[in-house]
Amino acid sequence: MAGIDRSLVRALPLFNKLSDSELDDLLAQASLRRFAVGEAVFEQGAAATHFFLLLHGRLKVTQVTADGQQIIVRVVHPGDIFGFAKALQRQDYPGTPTAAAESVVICWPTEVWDLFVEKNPHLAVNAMRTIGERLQEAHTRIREMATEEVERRVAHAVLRLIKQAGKIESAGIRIDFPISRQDIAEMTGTTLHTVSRILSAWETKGLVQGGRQKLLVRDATALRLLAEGSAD
Amino acid sequence: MAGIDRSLVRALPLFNKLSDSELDDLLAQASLRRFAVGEAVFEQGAAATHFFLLLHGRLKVTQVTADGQQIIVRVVHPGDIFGFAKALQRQDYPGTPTAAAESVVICWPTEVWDLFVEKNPHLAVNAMRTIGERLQEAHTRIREMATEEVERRVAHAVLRLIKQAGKIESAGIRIDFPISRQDIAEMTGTTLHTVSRILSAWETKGLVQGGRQKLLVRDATALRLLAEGSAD
DNA sequence: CGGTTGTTTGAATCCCGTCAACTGACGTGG
DNA sequence: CCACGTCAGTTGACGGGATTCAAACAACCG
Repeated sequence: MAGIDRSLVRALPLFNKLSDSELDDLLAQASLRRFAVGEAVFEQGAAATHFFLLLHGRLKVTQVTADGQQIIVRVVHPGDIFGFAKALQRQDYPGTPTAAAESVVICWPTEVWDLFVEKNPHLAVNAMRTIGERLQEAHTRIREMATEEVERRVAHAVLRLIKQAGKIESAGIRIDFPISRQDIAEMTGTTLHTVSRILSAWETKGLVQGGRQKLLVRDATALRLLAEGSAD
Repeated sequence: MAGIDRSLVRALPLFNKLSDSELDDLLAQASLRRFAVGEAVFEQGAAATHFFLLLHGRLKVTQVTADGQQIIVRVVHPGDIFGFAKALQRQDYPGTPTAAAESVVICWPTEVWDLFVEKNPHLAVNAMRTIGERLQEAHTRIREMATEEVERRVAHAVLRLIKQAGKIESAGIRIDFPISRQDIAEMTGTTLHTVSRILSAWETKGLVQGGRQKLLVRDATALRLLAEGSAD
């Protein structure tokens, strides 16, 4: 392991209170791994031996039910830490993160988490906030699934995606990684057929522009109106 | 404030690593409050000034949507801490905890959370685990709402309730606080009408026994089968 | 004993999932 | 470079589970 260059992570808010030498200490414990599209970083239910930071790419975290149905729990974006089950006193990973695009990940053994935290309490606070945000996100999704009809849920999901992974283009905002109708269906608790119908309808209304594993939002404001459920 | 007696909380796992004097120090900062049925401990969106521990009773945590629909995010049971938004770096409370039964709550100002944690790192670890569990619970619910039909979701909700608030009686396991069909509907993302129909059907099959704000599970095993979605 | 709150049940409606068939894009190998 | 298999997406028809609308009933409370 030739050591990970500090510059790769220096800009991350997670580390902005660390000195260069402290950061180097942490990186000395870490290793870098690369994942091709479709590869999993780890498997749901496996023993939690490492925790991770996504440097580059995009991961879809899925859970499968006993009867084989799959849902996407969340999407991991560059700069996010994930798989820190041990910090939550869990022995195994709750989901499976799969590379939606070519991805690069930093891995630390779970044993160094304590050191990780001790070196800089700021990291612990940060981790706490991260989990808090995720919990709130989860509650938001529960509320949406409970009270909103499919079209609004899809609208919310798409808005969330362009917020977290939106790349501005001349024609609108593009979701900056390959995403299928099936993926959106698994994020919103519906079927790819229904998602396809909805996106087609939006396309004829000029709200979005689709494509194979592609989605471009042309009118985010109108989408937002739809999501907030104002009159149709 | 006459001081809170140590014996009230001594048995809680949360505090089992604290010495009597440390515990007394913490309790000296706290105050005790009592809530009648229907009263709210705090309101969704209000500034987070305190965090809490439920000593006795039962709280339903609700969130309301912009258009006035309500869902029950979770139920707080005796011994649970809640409202520690500040620990997650949040300025306001995400939901409203309402007393479903006469309840007694210990309150600490948020400022003492740091002291709280510093006194015993074990508390921080414990809090982390608690949040981790809640996050996992939330994901489980999302998965259920996404993939399961209503009857199974209701079955899961009822099973969760008897696990967390079940009192064994000769005829079966009773949910030990007043809970309405409406409540169950808000926990499962459906309507009270549908819940009523489902519970009626279960009653004729001998699985449960209903009543006004009451529910007794007579055959938990059969319910579990239903929830796991084995043949119908 | 009215009024309020919670529950039950029926009938009509409709959203959405399922089933099914087809189209188009991509890439790989001959 | 074209043929073919695979994968992603589209679209229609149909059925059913769940919501909605509506009305009556039962339990609790002051």
